[in-house]
Amino acid sequence: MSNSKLENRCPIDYALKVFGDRWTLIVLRDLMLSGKRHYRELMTSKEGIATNILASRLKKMEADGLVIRKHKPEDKRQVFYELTEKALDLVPVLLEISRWSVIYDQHTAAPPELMRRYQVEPQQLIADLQEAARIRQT
Amino acid sequence: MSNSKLENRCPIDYALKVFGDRWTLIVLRDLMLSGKRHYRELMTSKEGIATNILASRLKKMEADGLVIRKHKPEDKRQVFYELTEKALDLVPVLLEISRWSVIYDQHTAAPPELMRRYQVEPQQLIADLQEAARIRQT
DNA sequence: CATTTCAATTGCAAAACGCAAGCAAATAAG
DNA sequence: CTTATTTGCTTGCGTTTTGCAATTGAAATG
Repeated sequence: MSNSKLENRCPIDYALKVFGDRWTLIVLRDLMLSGKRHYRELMTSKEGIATNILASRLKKMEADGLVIRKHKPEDKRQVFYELTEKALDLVPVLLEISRWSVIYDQHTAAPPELMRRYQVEPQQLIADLQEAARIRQT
Repeated sequence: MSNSKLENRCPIDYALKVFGDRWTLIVLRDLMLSGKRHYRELMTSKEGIATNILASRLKKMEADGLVIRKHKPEDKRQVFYELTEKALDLVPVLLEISRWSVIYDQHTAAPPELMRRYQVEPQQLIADLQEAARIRQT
């Protein structure tokens, strides 16, 4: 009884709980579109994420099923973060957000070719970006 | 000189600055999809936003050009918040986020007919939702 | 003119954040 | 074999943001 808080949740509400903070989408962007996979690489985003925040976000993202934490066999110090299909399926969301930002913020710059392809053949672009991310992590 | 911080910003980064927090998208959802327009209506969202947070978010949203604060002529106490085109153009983002949440969270419920239409004729649905929101605020 | 409604503001404790320093395990260098 | 370096974090601590409750002021209502 009384699991009313868990039922009939609004989709926006769930999404906000998963990536509705200042940093999770930045990390996802770097993993999905910039091809980063290691902790040290994620530390170098120009937005300047703090090391403790990055660590806590990666833990939460793993708990939320967005990434899988794995060790490199040939160097056991190194960790890499693999994207799940749940995370890769956020590519359309990232692209829609990008489309909006490019329109309404004059300072925003996205690769023009990317945005042009998104207008012309969005489905193919999404598939290509997801496939590229999948290949990178094998 | 030295406005390098403002130039060539990443689109994800800009979007996060505008609506990358726990509450702004909730407020936008209520204004855009639930037809709310008054402060007291926005207070009743089931997520339970605190009154000081709502006030600060509405101020920031006005500063960011998402809403316009207006007084009701027939009752000067009352305020209503009108959505700008910049805000209405986030309808596709909200729908993409909803599509994702419905797939990956078993507890999430969205109007099934809405999601079905989004699959079948996304452009028409977007236009209809934006038009409905525009009509409401006149 | 007293009460209620509306849209907030204020005060305060708790949580989250940002920065710098520190740390253990593994590898590389001497 | 010993020391240094790299990697992926954790810890401490001061600052900022949040959440909650109480309060306010202007305007409408009884």
